[in-house]
Amino acid sequence: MMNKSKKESLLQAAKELFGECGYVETTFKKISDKAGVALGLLTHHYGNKEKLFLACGLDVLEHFLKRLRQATSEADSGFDGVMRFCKAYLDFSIDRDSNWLVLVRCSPYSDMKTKTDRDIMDSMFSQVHQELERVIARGIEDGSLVTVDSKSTAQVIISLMVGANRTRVLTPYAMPSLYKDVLDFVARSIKA
Amino acid sequence: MMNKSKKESLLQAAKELFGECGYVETTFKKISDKAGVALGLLTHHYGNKEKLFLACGLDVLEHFLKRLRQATSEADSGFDGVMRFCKAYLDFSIDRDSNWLVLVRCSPYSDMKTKTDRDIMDSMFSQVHQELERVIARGIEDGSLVTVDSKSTAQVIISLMVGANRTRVLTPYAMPSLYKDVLDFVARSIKA
Amino acid sequence: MMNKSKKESLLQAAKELFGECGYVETTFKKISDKAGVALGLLTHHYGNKEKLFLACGLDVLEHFLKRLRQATSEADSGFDGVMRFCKAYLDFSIDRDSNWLVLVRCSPYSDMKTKTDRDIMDSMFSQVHQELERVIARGIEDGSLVTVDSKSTAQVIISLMVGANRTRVLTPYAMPSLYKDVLDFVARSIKA
Amino acid sequence: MMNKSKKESLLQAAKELFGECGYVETTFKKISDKAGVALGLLTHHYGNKEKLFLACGLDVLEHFLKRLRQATSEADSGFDGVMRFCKAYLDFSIDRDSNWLVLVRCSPYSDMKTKTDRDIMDSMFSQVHQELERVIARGIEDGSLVTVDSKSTAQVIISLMVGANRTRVLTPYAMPSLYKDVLDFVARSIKA
DNA sequence: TATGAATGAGATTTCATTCAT
DNA sequence: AATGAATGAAATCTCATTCAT
Repeated sequence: MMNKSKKESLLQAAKELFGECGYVETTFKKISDKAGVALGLLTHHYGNKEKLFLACGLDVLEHFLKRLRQATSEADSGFDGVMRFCKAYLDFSIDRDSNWLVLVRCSPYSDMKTKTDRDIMDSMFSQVHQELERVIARGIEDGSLVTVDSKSTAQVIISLMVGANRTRVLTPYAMPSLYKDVLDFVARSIKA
Repeated sequence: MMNKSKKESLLQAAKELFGECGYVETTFKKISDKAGVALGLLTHHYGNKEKLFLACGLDVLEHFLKRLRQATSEADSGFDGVMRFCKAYLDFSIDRDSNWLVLVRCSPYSDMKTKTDRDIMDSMFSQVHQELERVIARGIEDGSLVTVDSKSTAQVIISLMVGANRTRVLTPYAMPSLYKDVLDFVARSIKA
Repeated sequence: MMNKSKKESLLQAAKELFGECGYVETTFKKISDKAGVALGLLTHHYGNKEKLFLACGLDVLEHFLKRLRQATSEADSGFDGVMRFCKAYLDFSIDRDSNWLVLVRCSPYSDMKTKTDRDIMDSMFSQVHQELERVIARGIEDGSLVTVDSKSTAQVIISLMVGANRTRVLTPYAMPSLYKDVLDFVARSIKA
Repeated sequence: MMNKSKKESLLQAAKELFGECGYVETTFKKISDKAGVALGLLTHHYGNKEKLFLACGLDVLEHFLKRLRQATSEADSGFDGVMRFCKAYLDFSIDRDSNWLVLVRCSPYSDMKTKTDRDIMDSMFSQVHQELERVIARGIEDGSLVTVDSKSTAQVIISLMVGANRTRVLTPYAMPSLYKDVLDFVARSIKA
């Protein structure tokens, strides 16, 4: 059983801190202290703060995509796939171990100004859309969904996921039933 | 014909810069340069950066609320009111003169860390929710809407507004039909 | 009698330190300590280290040019003008109060890598050449000099000034008679 | 056919980089990258950066001296020797393969601050002077030169070489005929 | 000999805020 | 109300050098 490498410690500490404190409030010192490594190792391994931030976001996104794909793979109809997708999305966002907040702050929907190769994040994130488009297309084919454009409907549903998630994890006034209500809202709108 | 006062110039410049560049990238120097006034006037009039940021956000929010209220007041049914609310929300967000982006970065849905009296913004923003709850309640009463809980449905719909808006103004991949699709999506889900 | 302003103190301290320690070894801290002002005032007034360096060099260059022009203006022949020019050049370089070394490190003949608007320094320095070209041209006309091309001869003589000066102020082995020998060398080469 | 040893690759890369970028801008990483060897080999073989810099300079100086000595050895008079010396000096400085710039930045005439055993460089460089003194002495003896002090005249002529060379390789405004003009200037000044 | 991860002191630069005028 | 010089804490990033492998 190997210990985590210092590079990995750094990434883990960064994910937690970027998520909790945001980009600006997270400093090199905080990260290296938390990871228990030297300050300079950060640039040695990751180049600069922005690149580390991106690495954190992509790491979370990778796990996120895995979870979404697993969820849709278990669906027995297009409609079921959409619902599983939405549930998996929302569940992942409140999983304590997922470091979801980093992705919130780093995703294309964030209001942060990044000079970062935002393109990389954009193109990776588009896979989330593709996954949903796929199940919507299936649902239209198998008759479990109303007839809509799959691409634009995916964009609407993901917009709702984004907004609901932000309501829950960022605002102080989300109702306990929010995620359930959201699923009902989606179901009513697209069920055949 | 009075010229704008220096205090007002400052607020206007700040709204534009906070919106365009974000909180961190917007500096006192940039603001005072753009406004064409002395640096020191900023703290003199607004206390500190956070307070100015809040003032910008509240200023936009005020106009936003006015627009929403006018929209709902013209409705001839609850359902119509909801649709008018949503349309007004989305229209305002792409109005060139509304300085919407400041509010995006300052609202409870922002991923920024603020020490600011976030409470003030939260409580002001809750009026947006109340406005929507009101028309939903009316729609349930007048039979134009499905029977749902007005408070939680308002939260879902506003979540969708938030997400759709972010898709449009922050990401590079929003489809041209997004706002229209969103309205259709809402209508399908709640129309009686 | 006003005291020197903080901006002026900064420039004076910088001239001394850049001259004595070189660009790299001169730090913001050393400069602000020596000038007795706050660290941040440096960028406030001069933008950045490079610009301050340039300001130092140009300040010395300005005094240098004044001295050269005065020297040539007193000449009673072209040949005399050239000799006065050379003497003034060399004298200025060992004047304790001239902060000559900054200019050595900042001039077009320096081996430092500068991103600085080197162009500004180059074009200012070309005035030194022009001044010498003028007296050479006069000497050819009045018959006190051999017939040569004034522009290229100026370049040769200034090359000799540059080299002799570096020998004197940078190397440990300059002979005491160097400057005198240089003047003799020039006289032999160009006297009619 | 042996390949260059890693130690030699390192020296070659260092000569090019120190010459092109200067001492400060040249980093261990750049050197090891360019040489295609491990970072740690640098200190392993050369101790530290300063020592490597000196090694580079001395390597170039060695070739330089060889060239100068060959040039003077072919002279058929003292005057001819001086002219050959000067020509060889200037030619070497624009030989693409000589890595001359390292020596410019490392020589006693450089404006860099070095903690390096500057003494070593100084004493090696004095051999350049000695070589010129020798031919000047010969020229006085054989009557091909004016009667001057050989040591101090050597210093003047080398000053001119230094300055002319810097004009050519460091400034943007050297005239094409500069090196030729310099040789003429010297000839006029010392020919018997 | 060879590698490159690891260290941490130190440099430059930014900028909100203060304050004398 | 208005100005902008002045402050200094804090952040990011660099890089020679060390050292375990």
